[in-house]
Amino acid sequence: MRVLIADDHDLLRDTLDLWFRQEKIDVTPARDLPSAMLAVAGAEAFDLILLDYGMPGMNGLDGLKRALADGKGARVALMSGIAPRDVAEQALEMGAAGFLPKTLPAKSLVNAVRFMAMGEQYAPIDFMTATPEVTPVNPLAEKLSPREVQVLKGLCEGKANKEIARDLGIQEPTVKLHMKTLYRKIGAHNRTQAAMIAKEAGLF
Amino acid sequence: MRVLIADDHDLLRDTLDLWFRQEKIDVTPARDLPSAMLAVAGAEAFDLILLDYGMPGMNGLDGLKRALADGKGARVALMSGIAPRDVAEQALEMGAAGFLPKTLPAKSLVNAVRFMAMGEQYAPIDFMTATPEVTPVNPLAEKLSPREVQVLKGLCEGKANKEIARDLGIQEPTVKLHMKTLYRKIGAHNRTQAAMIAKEAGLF
DNA sequence: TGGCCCCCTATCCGATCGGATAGGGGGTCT
DNA sequence: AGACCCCCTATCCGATCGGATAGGGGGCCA
Repeated sequence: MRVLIADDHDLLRDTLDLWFRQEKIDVTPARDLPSAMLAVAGAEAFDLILLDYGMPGMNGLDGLKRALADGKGARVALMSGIAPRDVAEQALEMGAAGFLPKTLPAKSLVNAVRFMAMGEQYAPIDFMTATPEVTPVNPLAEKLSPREVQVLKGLCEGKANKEIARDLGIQEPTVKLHMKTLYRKIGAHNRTQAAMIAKEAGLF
Repeated sequence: MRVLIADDHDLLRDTLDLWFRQEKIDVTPARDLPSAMLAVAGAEAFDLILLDYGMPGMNGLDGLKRALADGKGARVALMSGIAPRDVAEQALEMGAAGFLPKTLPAKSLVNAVRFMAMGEQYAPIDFMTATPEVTPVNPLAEKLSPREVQVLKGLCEGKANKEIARDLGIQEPTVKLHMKTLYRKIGAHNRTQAAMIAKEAGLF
């Protein structure tokens, strides 16, 4: 089995290399997305490509998309130590073979790699079922600045601009500004539409 | 690898038996929980025990609990064609090795079994991330007159009073009147709250 | 027949909203 | 050092909303 590991953390890359070698898995390392794609282009197809979510060249899920497109049919999985749950979900929806938090024990990681190479989709249960209460980020919220999310939340509670301003400790004109910009970002024409869009997206 | 399959559907049991045999997995069948536990007690430890959620003797998750307690340390997974997501989550929290919907392709099922036997926890991503669509029935619409419901519907689509009036072929002041009365009826202070309440109630 | 409910229309007013415009301050990149 | 983004504040204006008030018309029922 041939696996490509792309991660800008040398230590992690070397550790995985070691583990996989013990498991008789052939490893090709890379330290960023461009060199990873070069390695893919310049060798016969890999069984699995492991991409670090945060390494140079990834630019969020764009890198995943490119790897899926140019991966010569190889299965592509995402690794991350910090990415929230919805990133994992999006990745899986986009066709990723799996999502590996870096909190995973090395042994489980090897198992997961074998599992994914068999054509299955992998994601750790506890990570995926973790309540998004702590990280309520979703595809919609990603386009908004933190402040705009707060304002949108107040809006969804039916508050007036003035109330929202008071609750956030800022002035009303500022709230109105955030409103205007977040309308544009989510494609709403008025506050009610904005609230419905947020609700529809499962936000709040 | 030794696996025990407990399911009261003969056809399914036989099918799994066949598949596992091809994969060089040793299968012991059972048609209900008591006989499954007998098989466990009367043989050396299994690598994995597959329990049907709906078979005789299970009594919901009690059967899982018993199997986990008396399974001689074997890993125990749940199978079901009908169980909702929360059952799967509970099972995993109780220490089940995994949850297998019967919609799973046989090949994936075999992979999952191997995966679980390696000590990992398995559940299909799409099944676990599917939102359990709860439909809280609404005593809300009953309190409103037909016209008010129509107006509320327009409101939920983010329309302005003027638009709603045009769509319904009435004048704007009338729409505003309906708005005011329906606010009172459903306990909203402004249109956004009204829209959220309607949405929350599952209307539209 | 009067009472009640729903539907419709209208005018007026203060509050709020939506948007434009014009600033200043801080942070992070290159 | 600029470029850029996010955050904050401010003023002005027209549009809209929320609500009060005052009507008219129809149907249903005791």
